[in-house]
Amino acid sequence: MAEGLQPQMGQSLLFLTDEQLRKGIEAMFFAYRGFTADPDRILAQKGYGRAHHRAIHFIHRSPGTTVNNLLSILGVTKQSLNRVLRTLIEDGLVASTVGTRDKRERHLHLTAAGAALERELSDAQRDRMRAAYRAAGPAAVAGFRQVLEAMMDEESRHHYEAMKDKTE
Amino acid sequence: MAEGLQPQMGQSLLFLTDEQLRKGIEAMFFAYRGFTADPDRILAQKGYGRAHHRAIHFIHRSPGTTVNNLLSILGVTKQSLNRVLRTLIEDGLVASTVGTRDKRERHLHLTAAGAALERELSDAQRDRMRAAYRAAGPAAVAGFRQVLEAMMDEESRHHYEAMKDKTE
DNA sequence: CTTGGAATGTCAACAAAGCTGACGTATTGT
DNA sequence: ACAATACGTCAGCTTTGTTGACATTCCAAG
Repeated sequence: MAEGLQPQMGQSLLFLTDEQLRKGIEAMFFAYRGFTADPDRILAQKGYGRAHHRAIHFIHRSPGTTVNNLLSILGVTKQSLNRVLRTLIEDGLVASTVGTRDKRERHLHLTAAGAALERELSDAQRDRMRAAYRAAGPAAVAGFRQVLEAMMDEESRHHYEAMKDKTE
Repeated sequence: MAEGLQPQMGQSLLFLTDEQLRKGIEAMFFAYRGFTADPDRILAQKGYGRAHHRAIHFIHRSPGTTVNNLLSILGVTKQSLNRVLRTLIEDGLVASTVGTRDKRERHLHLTAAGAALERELSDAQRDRMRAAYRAAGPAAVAGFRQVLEAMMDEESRHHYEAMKDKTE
């Protein structure tokens, strides 16, 4: 149906048809489910949810980060994050220490147990990612990252880039 | 740190390092937020949520689909879907008609109002997708789709492929 | 120095949307 | 006749988001 309707556009723009875009939208929907499926299973066993995973991931990524910083990365309200954080602290997976320079702040770290869970979750997620990357090949992976980066909000991209820099 | 640690692997496998995989994971997280941001804003104004969007999208995609089919595509329980579906039917966005061949089934269609909302939502989502596609280029888009497809669960891929076939 | 406002984090209560389990009804097919 | 299927619904629970109120801490203006 799309073919022939827009004869004025060159072959190079065919990837921008509504039909192609719709497929991309559905691919995002289905792929995101796969993306979260493995960690979700592990988390459910231990009585945690996706929100706990996100907190653990970014605390691992930025040890000593403050609640406020985590808030802006995760894009939720502090009350929502606090509930998750409280259970992680009670369960001994996360350590919260009063800031030295500014005593209002709390610095967050993973404990040994927290690091172990982080490892378990990210191993599972990476396994699937690795399989997908391997199946698609390096060129496809480069394109994958390019499109995802272009899809982010300005603020998300800012956080994403900032974390990229940490290890490059 | 990753450099030099695995000197036995060829240049071609560097994209499979844990660091590269972690970046891919974070890219998925941030990009998915952007992916849902625009429809979410529209939905919130009208008192709907993401669940309503998903139902509307797939009813639009497969007009006349049954509740059971929608259930297996969305991967939720019928109670959860029913809550959403009921409000959409009450609000006159979705029409539910008794099946002709099998009277137990209900065939779901968008009404004119439902189609209008679908258009509004998918226009917003497609705009962002189009901008990302245009910025990344056709080769990147092909890679993007390849990686996403490889990331899906078997069942999701099945649904995805089935819908792809409808217009190809 | 004090005091008032801004920033950080915590507690309480509520809403959206997922889940399980049980049950009723209509319809189909064996 | 009867078991299975498709759908709808009630009740109740969980996760994770929200807003509002409040305590603590810091800083800067008076």
